Amino acid sequence: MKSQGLSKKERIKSKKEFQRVYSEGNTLFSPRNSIKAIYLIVDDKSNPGIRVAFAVHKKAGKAVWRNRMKRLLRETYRLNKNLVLPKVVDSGKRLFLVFSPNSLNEKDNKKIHLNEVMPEVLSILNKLAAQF
RNA sequence: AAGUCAAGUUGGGCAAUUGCUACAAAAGGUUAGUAUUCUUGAGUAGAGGAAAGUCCGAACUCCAGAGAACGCGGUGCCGGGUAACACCCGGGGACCGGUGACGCAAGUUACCGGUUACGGAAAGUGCCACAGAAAAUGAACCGCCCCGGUUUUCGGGGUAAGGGUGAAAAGGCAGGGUAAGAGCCUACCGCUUCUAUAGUAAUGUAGGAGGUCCUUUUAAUAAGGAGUAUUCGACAUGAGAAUAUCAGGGCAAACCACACCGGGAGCAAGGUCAAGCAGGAGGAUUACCGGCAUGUGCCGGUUCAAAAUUGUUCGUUUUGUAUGCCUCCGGGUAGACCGCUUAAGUCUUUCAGUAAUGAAAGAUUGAGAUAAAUAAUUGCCGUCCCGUUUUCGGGAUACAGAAUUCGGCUUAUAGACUUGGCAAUCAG
RNA sequence: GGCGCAUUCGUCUAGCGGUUUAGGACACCGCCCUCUCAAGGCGGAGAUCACGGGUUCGAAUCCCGUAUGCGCUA
Repeated sequence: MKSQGLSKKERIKSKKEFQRVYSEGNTLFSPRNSIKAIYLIVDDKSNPGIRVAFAVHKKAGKAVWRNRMKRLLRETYRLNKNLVLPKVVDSGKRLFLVFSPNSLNEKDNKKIHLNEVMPEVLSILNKLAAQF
């Protein structure tokens, strides 16, 4: 597996998995409340790993802005997933993870850049890594 | 060269690294195997003019349906284009603007440009607040005129020229006429209609006809009759009947009548395969003997199978479950696949047409995702702004993201380019 | 993705094209009542009828477009 890739198999795809994460998972917020992450840890020794998704609610902005937000979140996770992934695999568990913008929206932040999103996501990943 | 208006085109470029989606050469694992399946993956391709709003029109799919009508909805100057349209093109009318000419002026006319939901108000129904005498069965408040009483004033009648109200007041204006007035009469304009002509048509242009005549009444616009026109009737003619013979204000984005169009729902349409759960059918559940009982099971013995004990065998002990097991069936959930991108396609040339558009020939294949790819970072260049003014630094670079597919409309949009009109300024 | 509906004082709503720059209830403000509060009574303020065009003499109402909100649909 490539160290910086992010293929379809590492994504949450089905509606059932999403519903399980939203109903049973816990929520983490970034330092400036701009990003939130909902996560769920399950024992799965046969197939450990991380499954991730990026969701932006419709009131945050128009389609162009929502697409850009998801791409930035995905890019940040892709570059930094090795902070968490080896620990999760070693402990024999499976981690479901959904990233969403919390206070960010198109009205206040029309032109958003990667260096505004990166530190927020990094702090969330560090908090998660401390749990293994 | 700058300004403004209109029409059209375009919608930043190049490179590096790391990634994503689709197709996929090839390599490796699995295997009897170039089935299958898993891993890696060179290379190629990867948002728009509006992809948007979902406002119209279609293709396609399912449902309903002999056909037609009613109902409901839509469209509405004329002609053409189109698969179709509420779209497009051309023409006409109306309204608005600009320029020129004529004119003292109001205005008229020619050219250019723009806007236009622009059929019917004489089939019928309805509405027109307030004000005003009266808002439609054709009207008398003030005023004007006549008559009677009476001379402060009142009553009866005539009159739509003037005043006043209103968004809108009963064709306009001039002359004649009159007691005063009035299409009451006449000219011009308007309106209706006929003919000719241009045109496929809407419509334009030219010409004609239409505001009757007689009687009663002081006088008539009132009443009656005649003539004329149309329709019915009759048909060899004619008699006869009805309607009309210059208003009948506006509203149909009020109901409506007329002409034409439309069956309904929508790719989350619909189809194929199909775990699990539930349902139906069938089968197996060792064999034999004895007893009870006979729906079907239970008990005991021998045998059989599995497990435990033991190094192994014998032996011994336990178990042999029926709400469970196996096979098949139809419908079908999760899920997967098809629909899904070669089509009213795109580009070029020629021809036909004022144009929209059509025809022919040649070339070409340019996204196909599904919690949903088309990205991130950096460098250089282009455009714009600010500071500094060789240079350089900083910032900005619109509107906006495919979701079955097309044709339109509407809305959003920084900048750049092309063509034409207008105005008449600056420089040479 | 597709289909449908709505928008009127701070909130919930009524409203024949005209006497309506819009009525009512709750909430708000002032006064009365009460020892005080509540309840009750009287009075007041508060709406560019979501926005932009059009039809009409006249539009919250009819028509068209835009914006926002909501519902249905596997």
